[in-house]
Amino acid sequence: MDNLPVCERDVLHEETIARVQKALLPPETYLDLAALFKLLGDGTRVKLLCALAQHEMCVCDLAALLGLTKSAVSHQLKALRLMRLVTFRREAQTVYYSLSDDHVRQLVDVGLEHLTE
Amino acid sequence: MDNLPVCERDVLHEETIARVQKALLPPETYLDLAALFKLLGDGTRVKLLCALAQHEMCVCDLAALLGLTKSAVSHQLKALRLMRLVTFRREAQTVYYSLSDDHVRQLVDVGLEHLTE
DNA sequence: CCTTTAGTTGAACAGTTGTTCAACTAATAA
DNA sequence: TTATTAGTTGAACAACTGTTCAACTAAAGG
Repeated sequence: MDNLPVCERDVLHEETIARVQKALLPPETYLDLAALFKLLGDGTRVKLLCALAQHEMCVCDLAALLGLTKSAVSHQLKALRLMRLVTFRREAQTVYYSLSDDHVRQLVDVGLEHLTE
Repeated sequence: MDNLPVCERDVLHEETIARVQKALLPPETYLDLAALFKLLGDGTRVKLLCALAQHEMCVCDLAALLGLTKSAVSHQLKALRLMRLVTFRREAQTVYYSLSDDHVRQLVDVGLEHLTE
């Protein structure tokens, strides 16, 4: 980043840039936001979340429902767990997953609204 | 997909699976949803969208604000345009971008809520 | 006409990501 | 103990993605 990666000559609207700059949140916040949305940005994970929005399910159920291996499902559930989108409870050998809170449902609702408008 | 990618022996909760199966939307809907969230799942694009949520801006402004080349910004704006998240208007040589509607703001709000709960 | 500036576009390359496979742990039952 | 089933995990590999670079178009001014 030695040569300027910005506009070569002049910034067009310095006042706007300064105003927006001040309104922006800390950079890491956007990375956190992006990491959250990235989890929803995959067909398998969206299906998993929407399935769990209907009912708690075990890994085996989810694998059967989506036509995936248990391994693939478990990998994705782990990612969703780390972002606190899903929780689980163990009952004997079976692990039941469910949505952590209502945020996923809200995000999906707004997303669907955008798609169908 | 010749050998079953599902649970080898038995499905644990057939009734739950059947019930959730019925409640699920068509598969392409989840792919569309994932494609939408995928656009929000990148630090650069989230910043672009949050900047545009404050004020309409031209490509040069956005590049200066985020420390990126105009090319990189333009590529990302095109992706956002294709998903109808942003629109633009041309004024002489300058192209001003802005949010298409309020859905991005809603999604970001819910996302932030999840992160800070 | 030619020059300049804003923006777009396609190819290429590095970095990331999702699935598979094999090996593993946890819990139950014989 | 051994066997069985549910689930997890790390490595590997193919597929995908974001940026850069160079070449391009669009509009304005001389």
